[in-house]
Amino acid sequence: MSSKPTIADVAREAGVTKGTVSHVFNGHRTISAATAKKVTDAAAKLGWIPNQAARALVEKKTNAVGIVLARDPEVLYADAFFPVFLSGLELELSKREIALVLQTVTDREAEERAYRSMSQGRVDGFVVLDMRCDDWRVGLLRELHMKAVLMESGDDYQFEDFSTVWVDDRGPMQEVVDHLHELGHTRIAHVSGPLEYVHSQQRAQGYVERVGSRELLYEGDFTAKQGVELTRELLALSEPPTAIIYANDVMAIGGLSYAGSQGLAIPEDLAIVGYEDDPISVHLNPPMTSVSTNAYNRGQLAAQRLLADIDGDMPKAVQSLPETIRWRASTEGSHLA
Amino acid sequence: MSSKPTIADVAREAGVTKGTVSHVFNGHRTISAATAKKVTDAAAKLGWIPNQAARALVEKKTNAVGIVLARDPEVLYADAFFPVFLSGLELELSKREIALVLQTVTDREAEERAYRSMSQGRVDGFVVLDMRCDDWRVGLLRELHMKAVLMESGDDYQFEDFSTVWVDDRGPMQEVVDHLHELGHTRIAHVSGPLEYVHSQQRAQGYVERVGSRELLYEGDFTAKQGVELTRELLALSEPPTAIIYANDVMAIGGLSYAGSQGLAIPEDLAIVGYEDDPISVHLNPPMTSVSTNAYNRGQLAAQRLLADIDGDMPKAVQSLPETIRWRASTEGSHLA
DNA sequence: CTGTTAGCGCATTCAT
DNA sequence: ATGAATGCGCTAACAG
Repeated sequence: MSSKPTIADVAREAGVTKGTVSHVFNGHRTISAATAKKVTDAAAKLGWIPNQAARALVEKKTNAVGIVLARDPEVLYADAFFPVFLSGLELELSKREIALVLQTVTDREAEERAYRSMSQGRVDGFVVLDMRCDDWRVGLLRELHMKAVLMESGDDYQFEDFSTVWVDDRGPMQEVVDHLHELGHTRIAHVSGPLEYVHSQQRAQGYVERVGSRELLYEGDFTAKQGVELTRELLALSEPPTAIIYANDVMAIGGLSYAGSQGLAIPEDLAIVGYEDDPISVHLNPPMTSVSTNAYNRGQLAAQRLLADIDGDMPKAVQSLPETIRWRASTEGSHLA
Repeated sequence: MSSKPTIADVAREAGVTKGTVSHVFNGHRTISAATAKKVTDAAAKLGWIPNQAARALVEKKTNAVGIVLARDPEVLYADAFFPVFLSGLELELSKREIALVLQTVTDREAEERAYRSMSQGRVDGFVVLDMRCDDWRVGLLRELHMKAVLMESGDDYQFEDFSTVWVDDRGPMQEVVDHLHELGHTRIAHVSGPLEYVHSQQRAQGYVERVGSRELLYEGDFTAKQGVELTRELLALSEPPTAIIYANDVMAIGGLSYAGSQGLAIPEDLAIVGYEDDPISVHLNPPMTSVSTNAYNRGQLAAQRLLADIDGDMPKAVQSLPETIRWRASTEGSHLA
């Protein structure tokens, strides 16, 4: 009993039954002050805390929420989005002492297994990132009868049975292109994220709608390496672009770095726009224009929505703070302006 | 049964007993190929996965490891260390499909409660960050009979009963000071992290040992805001420093930014050194000297050690890759050199 | 090789 | 206001 006291030990110590101890700890019925004190004293003396597994088994409630991560962790955590999103999420979870369960998977099979096993006694709901069109996970979550909040781009993807936290990626991208046009740019390229993701898709779509062509749309993978590589390819074209919009800051910084190494001046020879607005972008050389996506706010909203759903609320679509374009020196004063 | 099939449903479907199903799924005894197939088919048909809570209750094993986070999430995730550390950790955990349970707490009481409750049926062991001298958590982990790996600075803090992953913070700090001395600096300041942490303590100690005084040792809190504020105070001294070493890149970037806003040239008027070597530091203006702490490697080692301990290995102290100083333009060409 | 049974630690019916 | 008994879903010890 020195190691792992159970409710029975506490009951014995307090001279009551297990049922009484249980009720003292979750107030599901009225207890006399005297016995309540005996019980809490006994529990404190033994250092007893209800076993989470036993409680989850009988209550069907874990007080934890989960995220299944299907991207390479090195790529995921290098991007400004995920860490900042997590910190917003954790802030809200900490208010109610809810745990966050993270599981990284390496293939589709493991991903499904992770959702299934976490849904069985490990978490009460999921935050789902990197949505795809007709995402198979939606059907799976339905089958598992799990609560979930889906992080969406645009208001096209809404569901009756799941909450979403969505943001408009298309409009801001159009604004970026418009402003670059105003600056005189006519060859504007876009290095996107993987187009299987809705958010990458939406950004690319906004770009294509304004540019009128997919010629300079290059699909990247959010890594700095691809940022460099695709920038190299773009600059090697017979008619290279005079401006490049990247789908995240990591690729943009790769591109900026490569362009500099080739002797190009930013923004005179090449204008550069990032996405995410990593707090550090303002300190780059030159300070980099980037689209702020309010990842922190989205994390908070996701947690609030998911916890509300778990508490029995009806699912609901919530719009996060709109994205904001931070114009900085990497685009201003372009050669054509 | 459409919603949450149990082992009994699978047993019925396969025409065997629950015990057999159980054994098919964790290979604790030999099963004929025929019944094994019947069972796996039935499980697949019903979409059944063993309930984690029930399993944790009887096996006393959760296949999860935990981290209790006592710092403000916004500060923690803004720093390059934690996200990169997590990605190294997750890489190793994903190989064995182990989940990571994160719980953020706001005060000491909640912190202890988190360790206690997670230790009871939620995780098999802990990764412990931000160690302090005579850290009370060591005693608590002992009382809870939990496996844990402690992230330490220096080899002074080793334990018989807990594994540690340690790195030398003092030596590299001394090297930094020595090099700045060689460049001609005589007024060298250090903006540290909270000195309650051993890692901050060790860095500060290495600094003080070489500088010979605590006069220019200013205690920060790892936030950009403090980086700015303490830099302001330092530069306002009658004899301001000509070089500042910061305990993380976030504060260093704040300082670099503030110095620039005051019209100081880096490194001519002020040399700047960061700590962590955020991948982005090389792209700053000017590129910033920083000490790489190999957070990714430490995450991997922590996971490997903890999983080994959980599997029954004896606790062991492991040294991570040594820190490396990346000298860049924010220190070279100083005015006194 | 497979069936049967007894808990794991807790919350929650019934009782009283 | 409290005690006693049942079962959550699973594993493992005991049978055969």
